[in-house]
Amino acid sequence: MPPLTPLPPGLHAALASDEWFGACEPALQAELLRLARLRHLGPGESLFARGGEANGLCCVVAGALRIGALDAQGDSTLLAYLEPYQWFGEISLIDGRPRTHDAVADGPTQVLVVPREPLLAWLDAHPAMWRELARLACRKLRVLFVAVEELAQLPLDERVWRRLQLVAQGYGSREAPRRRIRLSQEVLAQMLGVSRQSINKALKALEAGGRLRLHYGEIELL
Amino acid sequence: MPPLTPLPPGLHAALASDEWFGACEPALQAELLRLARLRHLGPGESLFARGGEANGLCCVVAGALRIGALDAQGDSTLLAYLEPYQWFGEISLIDGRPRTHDAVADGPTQVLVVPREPLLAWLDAHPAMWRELARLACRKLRVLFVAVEELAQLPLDERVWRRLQLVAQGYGSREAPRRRIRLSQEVLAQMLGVSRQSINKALKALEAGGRLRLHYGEIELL
DNA sequence: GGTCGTCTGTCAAAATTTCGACAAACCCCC
DNA sequence: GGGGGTTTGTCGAAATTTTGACAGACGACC
Repeated sequence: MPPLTPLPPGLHAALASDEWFGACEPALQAELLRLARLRHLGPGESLFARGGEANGLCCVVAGALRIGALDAQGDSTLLAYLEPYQWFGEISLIDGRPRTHDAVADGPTQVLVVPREPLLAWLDAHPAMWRELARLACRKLRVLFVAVEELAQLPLDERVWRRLQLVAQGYGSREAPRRRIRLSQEVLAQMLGVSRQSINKALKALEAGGRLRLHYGEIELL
Repeated sequence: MPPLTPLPPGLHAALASDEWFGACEPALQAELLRLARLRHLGPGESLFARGGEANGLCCVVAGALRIGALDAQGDSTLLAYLEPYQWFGEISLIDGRPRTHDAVADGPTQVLVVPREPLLAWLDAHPAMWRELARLACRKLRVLFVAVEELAQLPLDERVWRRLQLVAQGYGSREAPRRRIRLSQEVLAQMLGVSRQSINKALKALEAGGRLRLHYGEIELL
């Protein structure tokens, strides 16, 4: 069963830049690529929604995804901003329960989707590979623990700084942090759950401290 | 190699009340019990510390543990309050990296410790069991995602309410929530990263709303 | 039964954050 | 080059939270 869309050449090398995928057993790497289908999303298009059924393991290969959710009041929270080549969706793969978040494309975006059923079947035949999935979940746990702690304790300036670094490093996915981040202050405010004005003040303070430089719709880390 | 201290009779049944352990493959359940050593901790004694080396998978069987950390200012954050029969420590088991938090006994406490090396060796021989460890990590991911979202968005009253319910349910470990929770308002404040006075006000509001009743050093959920 | 340490309830001032508003700057697209 | 929509910078009033303080309540221990 060939991919619906042929996978871009050189994809494997690019995917290996992710800390998780790069350290995976070659057999799993190969199988993920063999089963993967490339899905194209238009701006604002949804990949999956909170509460929806698990469709498989995913990886951003172009563009970006906003991971968030709408709360009871209809306000949207933003949990993460995923760029290439980050893998996600392992939670529903592992436990079979519904999606925890909404995933929406931010601009034209391409996502690799490894369908759940064939992947689970392959994992049944290669159970040692579950360890790699545990590793993926584990990495996220570490990031989340740090995030929870900082969210509760640090002053806002510092929370903003850490969160920017987190996005720059792709939440632990990238080795070398990105220098420039395309995020509006509005979106950053959603991620941290404070008002845009507070974010603006914090960013100004960080800029005055020489830790970053502000541009239009973009932040440059120094 | 017999346990240093004989394991209490009936322990297996009690452990099965935990959602994770109860749903584990019997082979893994048996092996965990076979490898486990019972460790006794006095009040305030540390089981492990942030940054320390992984010593194994653990489970509270009596008393309680405070899971937290000291930040740069020396203020302590409290992440969780673990009671029987909750399993933890799987992160360092899975990735071999240092402990993310401090674990300190709150009163006389007994903890089951399954040493890392023999457990890893057994897992090598039974790789399908990695799926169970992935399940454990996965459950924590779900709890944390919800916690992060609520921490950022909900008003304080609601955050307090949800956190109490989380503790009452053992963070998803217990099926039937506990009715009374022994937690001072001071500790609750540390968990949520706000002042004790704010917690007091929030609890009063919840009590006025008929959702709980306050006692000395204890909170009763209704 | 008394003492001590902890926990709770409450207060007012200080600091911080939100909210609503508005103008200027910027980019994209026609 | 000129809209039009988005993003940023900033303001003041309102609301909330923190801080520091103190008294009373409670439980443990002698």
